[in-house]
Amino acid sequence: MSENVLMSPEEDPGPAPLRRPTLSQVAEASGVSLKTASRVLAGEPHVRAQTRQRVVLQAQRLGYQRNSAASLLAAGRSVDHLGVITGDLTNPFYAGLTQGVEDGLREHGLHVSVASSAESPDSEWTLARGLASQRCLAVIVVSAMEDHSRYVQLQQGGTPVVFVDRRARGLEADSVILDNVTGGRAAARHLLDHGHRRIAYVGDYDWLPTQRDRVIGFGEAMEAHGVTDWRDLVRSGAHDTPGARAITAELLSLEDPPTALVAGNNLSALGVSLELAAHAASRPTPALIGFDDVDWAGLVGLTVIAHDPVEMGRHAARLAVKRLTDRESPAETIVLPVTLIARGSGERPPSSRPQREESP
Amino acid sequence: MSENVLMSPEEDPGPAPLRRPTLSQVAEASGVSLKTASRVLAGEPHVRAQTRQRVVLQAQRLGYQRNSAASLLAAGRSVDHLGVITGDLTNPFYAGLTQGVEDGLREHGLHVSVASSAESPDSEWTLARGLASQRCLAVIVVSAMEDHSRYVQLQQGGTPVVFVDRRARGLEADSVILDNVTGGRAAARHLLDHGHRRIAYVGDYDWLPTQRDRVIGFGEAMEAHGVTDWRDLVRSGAHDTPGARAITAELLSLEDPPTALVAGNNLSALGVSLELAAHAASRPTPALIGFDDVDWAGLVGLTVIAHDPVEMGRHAARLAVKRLTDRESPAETIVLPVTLIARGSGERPPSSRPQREESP
DNA sequence: GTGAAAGCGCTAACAA
DNA sequence: TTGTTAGCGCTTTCAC
Repeated sequence: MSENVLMSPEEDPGPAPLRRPTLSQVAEASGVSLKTASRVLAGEPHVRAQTRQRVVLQAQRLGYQRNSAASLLAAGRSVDHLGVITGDLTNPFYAGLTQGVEDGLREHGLHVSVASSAESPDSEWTLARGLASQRCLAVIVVSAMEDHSRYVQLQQGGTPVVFVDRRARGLEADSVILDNVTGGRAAARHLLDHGHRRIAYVGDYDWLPTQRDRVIGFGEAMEAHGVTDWRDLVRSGAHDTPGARAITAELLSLEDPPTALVAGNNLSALGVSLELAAHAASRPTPALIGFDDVDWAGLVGLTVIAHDPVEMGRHAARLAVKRLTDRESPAETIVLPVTLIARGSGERPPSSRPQREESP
Repeated sequence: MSENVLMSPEEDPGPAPLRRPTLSQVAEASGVSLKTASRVLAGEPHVRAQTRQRVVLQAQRLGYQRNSAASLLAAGRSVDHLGVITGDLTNPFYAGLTQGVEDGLREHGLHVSVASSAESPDSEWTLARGLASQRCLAVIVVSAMEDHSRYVQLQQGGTPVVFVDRRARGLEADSVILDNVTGGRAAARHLLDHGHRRIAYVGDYDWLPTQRDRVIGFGEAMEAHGVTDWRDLVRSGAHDTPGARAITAELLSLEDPPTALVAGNNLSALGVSLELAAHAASRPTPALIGFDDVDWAGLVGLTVIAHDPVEMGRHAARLAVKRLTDRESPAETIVLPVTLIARGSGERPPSSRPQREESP
């Protein structure tokens, strides 16, 4: 494990191991006792202005930085961070989740340390271990792994793990997930009810449990309505906007293209929308239902399967905090509801004409 | 300062001060030495499986949690977090910024601890002090204060502060900001070039330097084109979508309404767009330029003054890291460029007809 | 594979 | 207002 700071690689550490200056060095340099220096640099009162100034000056000169670990230890407090691992805060879903965790932790005086895995199981594991190894009381993770049995290592080391959005598999651990099956079913039903039969599903990565569950619900509803060849129009791998766009283009170019689409997540909803907009001039616009209530949904009239990422984060925080004091009770799984919000795009009938009347 | 954890308020601490179990207690309970327990719970090798199991069991039974502060201290490492204070991660701009900071810090083995001020100077200060008082090596803040002289306290305590998006005022400190004046000027010019004269500015809070600078640039361009009454159409206070919507409605109801609008930030761009869409049926759609390159801009053809929040975060991280080793050099201010991206909404001429031909 | 001793750098009590 | 003395709970030698 590397010293966490800051010697440029080209610069030789030199003879002196270049330890950071300590409080006692500052104290010595300023000709005061350790305690006085401590008082000054901890912002405590009861120090003569003159003395204070002298200490501040020396601290600056030496480039002093408080060793927070020592400070916390001596003060009898513990580190008060929980780690949150998501794909990338650039995705509003993850950002909302993280905000929710922070909200939920604040009342307990706990803080959140963020880390992005970029959906790589390897980075995720590195981050999780790094967070757990010291630094964090618990880890909350949107996992990119299919199996979570390795996480038992963290649990054994005394670090509780809470899985969000994607439930724990191969491990006894708390989870907060969405009711994805119901969501998929609701989307399909809604479109079926509006007369569609050829409904495509533009899905996320195949290995994602969220993706799988949504497709399961989707399929159930299709079968229930007597549509048996629904699998032909199910696609996966669209985790981002360009990916979804490409898949949509492929679907629209089919001989018998879908009259409706379901987008598997927030980013793919944008990709599908973009592609539909590009095609709007030349053909009837298919109906569309997205997952996640994106902020622009109201603007373009996007019907969505909505849920509340912030709320999800709050739940995760709650579970994590609970687990901090109670390691015994069995793992809990919270399933959050989803709601269909109709805004127009999901109510277009199969024969729908393009939005803009530019067709011949 | 409160013990940071977790006795439900109703539960009496009881006679025993209820200190968390320590490693030596676990060791004793499992009949091994302190060191062996340490090895097990730190995941080190060289422990017989049987012994390991015994320790893990006792740790679980006692509800042991590692004291990370002690662990870090003994290992000679320091806490490796920088604090990032923004308004709220729910705002994609702040989320992007935070992601950028994380990116920039990763290569240094540093981590980010997030905190949301909800744009309240009081919360911000509480958070900043909490972060700095121990826990964090430096603080990166999108400040909701007009004056930052209080932050000198953190600096003196050895915690560098970097200001992002809103530059340090009343304090010598590093800052990363956008070229807001140029941005405002570019927006106005672009609209003027497309024949507009009555251009409204739907701005953020009045006290925000970003807001002020954007309006300054905006005004300069207007004056340069001989429009002197531009102030009549400048509004402020639209920090969120509903606020922007209300202001837009007010502007559109004017006797001589604007033929073009500039939205002061990402959220207000959405608000303005929503209101324009609602009015599209009844009157010509004004031109619109937004600040911030929102993800849905491509979908609705929104012309924007773009910049890169992630990049901004990276710069902030760089400055903070630099300041960790070099407290001496003068404060630095990085001004990041903005770019106008034309997508249609900003190129509508003053006489533009509504998008959807539903008018009588 | 396991253990004993010696601190890590700081703050809390107390004393002066 | 300032200084002295003990640790905080853990990891690190180095011995066994």
